[in-house]
Parts: sequence; structure tokens; C-alpha cells
Amino acid sequence: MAEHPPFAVTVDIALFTIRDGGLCTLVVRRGEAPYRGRWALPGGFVRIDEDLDRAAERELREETGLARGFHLEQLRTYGAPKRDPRMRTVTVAYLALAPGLTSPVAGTDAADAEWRPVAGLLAATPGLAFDHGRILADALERARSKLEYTPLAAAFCPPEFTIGELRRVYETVWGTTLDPRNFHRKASKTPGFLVPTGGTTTRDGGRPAQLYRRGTLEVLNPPLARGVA
Amino acid sequence: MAEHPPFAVTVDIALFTIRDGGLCTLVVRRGEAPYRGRWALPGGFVRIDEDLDRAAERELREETGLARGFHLEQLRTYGAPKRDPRMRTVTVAYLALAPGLTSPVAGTDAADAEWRPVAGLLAATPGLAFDHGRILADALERARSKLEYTPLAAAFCPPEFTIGELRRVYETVWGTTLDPRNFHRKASKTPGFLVPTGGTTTRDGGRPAQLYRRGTLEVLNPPLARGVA
DNA sequence: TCAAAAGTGTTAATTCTACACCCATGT
DNA sequence: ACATGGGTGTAGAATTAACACTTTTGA
Repeated sequence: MAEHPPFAVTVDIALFTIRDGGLCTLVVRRGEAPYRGRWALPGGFVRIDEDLDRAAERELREETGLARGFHLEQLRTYGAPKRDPRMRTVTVAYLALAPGLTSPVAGTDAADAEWRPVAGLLAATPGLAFDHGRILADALERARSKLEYTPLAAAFCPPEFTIGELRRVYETVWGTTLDPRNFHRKASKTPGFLVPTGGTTTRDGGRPAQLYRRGTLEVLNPPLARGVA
Repeated sequence: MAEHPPFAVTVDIALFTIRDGGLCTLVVRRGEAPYRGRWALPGGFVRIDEDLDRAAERELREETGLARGFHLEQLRTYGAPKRDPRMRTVTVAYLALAPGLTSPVAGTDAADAEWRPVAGLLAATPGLAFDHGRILADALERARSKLEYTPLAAAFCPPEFTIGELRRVYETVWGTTLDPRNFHRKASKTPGFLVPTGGTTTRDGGRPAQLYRRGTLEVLNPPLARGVA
């Protein structure tokens, strides 16, 4: 049993951000067959001497110009035999989150990259190229559930943010509305979740709000979904 | 950019069960270099026309003789460039859970397969072959956290089980002790979690206990960790 | 009759939810 | 002065945690 059939290994990235109050994903328009003209998730081949995470970082940088400040984690791997009609590929999908003010596009490959609302991408027919619709749906589900029990929502915010901004992240991703007062209490009273920077801002209007940075807490227990309304 | 370096793709399986009140993993002793004589997770190459999940199922069947009744889910993918000194491999790791009474071993490859306590495997030096120690640790963490918010603990039990048996699964995997009375209330009152079969058993000693099957519930909210002591 | 595990009841402490209400700013 | 979001207080409902107590079996 020393057969080891050759596979091509790629990484694909579902990168989310919040723009105009909606959850958006970076997609690239395919210029070649198969799926020519359709939207696809950014991605590419893993190099022969490259770790998977490193490959995902590189692709993300190539497509967006982003070098830091984003969250990147492995989502899952997709390897149906016919997922790419050209050859036998396995793709390791990644979930990435970035703050909103990201300059849309900058990279080399990214000539046709655009931010698109997630809901539209998932509902459209025909959908994304390859199995990218499935990947995007899985990524969305992962993002939603990780917001519940990790401090990951801050990855959608600039380095310093207000509790109100953080709340709007949850509301956007979950598609719910939360009680601002209970959310404020919960967020500010959970030890290790947020670190006050001392600064304030009025960029959201109204009374000046305290600015915070992400704390060191890794897991929220109880989950943030509770006690928030 | 039509380079696509060839990779070998494998699946490796961290299969957990509970034996003698302890959490155990199925490991195989390596008969060849590299890592000759060391324990490794069971696994093998993905076939050229085979889906990843299918490959994992096949390997599991080959190593254990188990055909059904186990839980199997993708864990994550490991692809460090030097993880196998012989060639460039990427392995898609799976987490599997099986009931305790599994006949130890039966398959073809599985000549040297054994159930070993997880704690010992993780603590031993030298550890498992390749990056399997890491995979095992990640699998354990996944199993622990999935017990919190899914009805997955039942995968460690026979088709019909008592609430006490289910509680001992949680206690074993989490390494904690739970209040039997609160656990009973929480488990039996959570809608959709358990379905009474009508039968009873005294196999655990004491007063006869109701038998249950897994319900249809997919996600526990609140998590079972809460309200249980 | 006793030990062992199942199963029910009860209570105090905590947390959750839903609001009323005040605060500090820009317009 | 007023609209807008920030932030605190509080009270009833629900949940959690701790433990007393009864039930039903096998030995």
C-alpha cells in the first residue's frame, strides 16, 4: 500500500467585513473557464514548501493588501472528487474577519475583487463557482457561532472601538437587535473582555463614548448571547 | 499561474471511546520507519476518486470493523511542509466517537491496534508519531467542547442508555463530577434531547432506571454544562 | 435489612430581561 | 432646546447550585 495519488491543494478564503451596516464578503470574478464570469472566493495553490496557514495569509495579503489586523482561522477542508472539473483538488477553506474601513482592493490577483453582501451571494442563482457557495455558508455559520462564545466580534472593529460599535457587529452578524443597555453592562462587566483605553469619541453621535481595545479573554463563559436581551 | 505541486492527501482518525471509566483512543503501532515502533492514529491515503468523509469512513471500518453507530466529523487539516519526512503530505483529521462495548479490533490493517488512555498518550515521551500528538490534543479539545452544546455524549453510549450512564460520559470526558440529581432534571426536561423508550434496566445497580434514546435536538441552548452543578 | 443508584422537591443565590431614567455631546 | 446615542439603576422572572428526601431494586 504505497500508492499516493497526486492531489492539488488549494486554500480558499471567506473574508467577511461590515460595510454600510451589512455583512459583506470579498469575491473575485472568474476570468476563465470553468465558471467563467461567476464570483468565487479568493484563493490559490499551496506552495510545495508552505504551511497551510501561511498559504492562506499569503493569499489574503495578495488579494487585499492587508498585512495585519485581521483574524484568520481554518474553517474546514473540501475534497469531493469532482469539485474542480479540471483536476483532483482538495481545498482548505479559511474564515477571515477584517475591520470595515479596509480599502476595497489592492493586490495583484485582485483586479476583479469586490465586496458583496453575503445574503445576496448565497441567494443568487447561479451561485458562486465550484463549491464556494457551500464554503461561504459554512463560514457564515462558523462566524455566527464563534461570536457567541469568543471575543471575535472585535475583529470587525478598528483597533479602538466603542461598545455601541461592538454591539452593532453582533446585530449585523446575527441579524437580531440587542438591548443597548444590557449589552453595555454585559460587555463592560465581563472581566478580560474589553480594556478601556481612556479615550472617548463622538463619531457615533450623541454622548461621547468610551473607547476600548480587545482584552485577553479567549472564551466567553457564559456566552455573550446571554444576558444581552 | 498554472503550477499545482503534487501533494499526498491522507485522513487520520482520532477515535474515542470510554473503557473502564476512562477516555481511550484507538492507536496503531507503526511497523516501519519513520517513527517505527511508535503509536500513531489510524489513517491512510485518500483514493483518487473518493470524497474525504468517505475515505475517513472507510479507514474507520478497516481499522475497527465498525460499520455504523459511530459519530464521525472532520476536525481540521494539518499540512506543515515537513510533517512527513518521506513526502509532502496533507492530512485531513477526523474526530470519531464510539460506544464502549466495541470489540477492540478486527480489521485488516489493525493487527497492532489498541485502545489506550488518552491522558497517557498525550503525556508520554516520546509521543505519538508525526504530528499525531497535536491532532489528538485538538480532537480532545473539540470533543470536550462539543459535549457542552450538542447531544453528542450519546455517541459514547449504546443505542439505549440511562441518564446515569450519560452523566458518567460527561464526567469522564470533562474530568469533573456532576450532581446526579440536577443532571437528571436537566437531561430529562430539555425538550428533544432524550426520548424515553419505555424500557428500564438495573445494569447500573440500584433502583431500575428508565432507558432513553437520542432525541432529534441538534444544539443545546443553554449548553448542558449549565444547570447541572 | 442494607447499600446503591434513580428520581423528586425545595430553597437561596445568581443571572436574565425589560424597562425607567439620567448624561453629555452636536446641531 | 432637542435629538442622539452612552451609560446606570432596579425589579420581576427565570435559571442555577446545593442539598434533603423518597423510591426501587439486588445482595
